[in-house]
Amino acid sequence: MVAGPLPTPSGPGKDRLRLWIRLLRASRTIEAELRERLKKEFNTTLPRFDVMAALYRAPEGMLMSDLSRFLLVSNGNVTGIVDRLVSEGLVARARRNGDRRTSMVRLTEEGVRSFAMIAAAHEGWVGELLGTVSEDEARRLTGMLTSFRSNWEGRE
Amino acid sequence: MVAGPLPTPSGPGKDRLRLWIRLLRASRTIEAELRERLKKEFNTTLPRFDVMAALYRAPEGMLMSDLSRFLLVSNGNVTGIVDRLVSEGLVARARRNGDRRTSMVRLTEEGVRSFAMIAAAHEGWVGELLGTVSEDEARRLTGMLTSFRSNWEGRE
DNA sequence: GCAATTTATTTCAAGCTTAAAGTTTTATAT
DNA sequence: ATATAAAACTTTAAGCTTGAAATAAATTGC
Repeated sequence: MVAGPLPTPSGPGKDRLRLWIRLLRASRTIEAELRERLKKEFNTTLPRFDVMAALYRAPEGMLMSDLSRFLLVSNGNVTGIVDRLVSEGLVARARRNGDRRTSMVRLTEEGVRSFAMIAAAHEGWVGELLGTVSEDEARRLTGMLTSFRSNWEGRE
Repeated sequence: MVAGPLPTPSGPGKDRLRLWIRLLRASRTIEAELRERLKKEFNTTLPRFDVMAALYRAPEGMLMSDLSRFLLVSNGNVTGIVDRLVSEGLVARARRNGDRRTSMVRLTEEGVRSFAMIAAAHEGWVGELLGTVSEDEARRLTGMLTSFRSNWEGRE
């Protein structure tokens, strides 16, 4: 996956493989840095941040299955992360009258406050880490990634 | 991190944040698909594949520290993955005379055979998954990611 | 109404991941 | 020589991750 620098592959179809390797290395590098800063500065983790970010933009709450679909992770995974956030008082599960299998998960007031602070720092870090990419280039790259993604999402 | 579709952020500096989110979602989507296929088709995992890919291009072997630096993961992590690969007979540790703290890690013959097969399938999958990106576009995107990375790597 | 199926979620086992602490070996500085 | 420090790994504890199995509630088909 994270194959790298040395013997650059060549031949038909290698361009996409090289793109994938670069994509993966770039995101892993940035991800590692963000993870480290989240830990050091806020004593939290990337998965917790991801869940809180999703909930922050859904004040009415989300179902567990919404969360796992949105975050591209398994549902069992979300259960554990939400459990921990609940035990820390940042997230609450609210049983629903209509369907007793499900519960709405949302940020607590403390969760909202906490996330707002972390998100501000996070945005600054991303700006810093991607600082060598011009705003214009960022928009173009984003466009390329978006069109790629839209062709991809919901296939299978 | 994997924030998404709904309320698109706007304002200064948001372009880089949006780029990061797209980058992350793209790599996670592809990664998830590759992981699943590695499991189903070859009963292996992405981390094992990564380690074997690194070793495949270093026939003389690599130190554990080389591996962890190259793969962007912690050294304790590599220990576990290599342990499992060794127990499966795909990788061998060779103690060195010079420095008895270290050992050269390399693929066994079976490891080489096994990896060659998996790698061929893997390259095809990546070509398929990135199929909507033209070869030309792939090269341009790669270039942008590379220049970004070179500015980043070896900082700190 | 009631069995069978589907849906939403949790639990579980195995493996991945990190940071921190521990071990062993080598290098450095008296 | 000998303490001290540095380097290369491994171990450990806690948390993340998946896929599969289990549970429970709602829906569907008779």
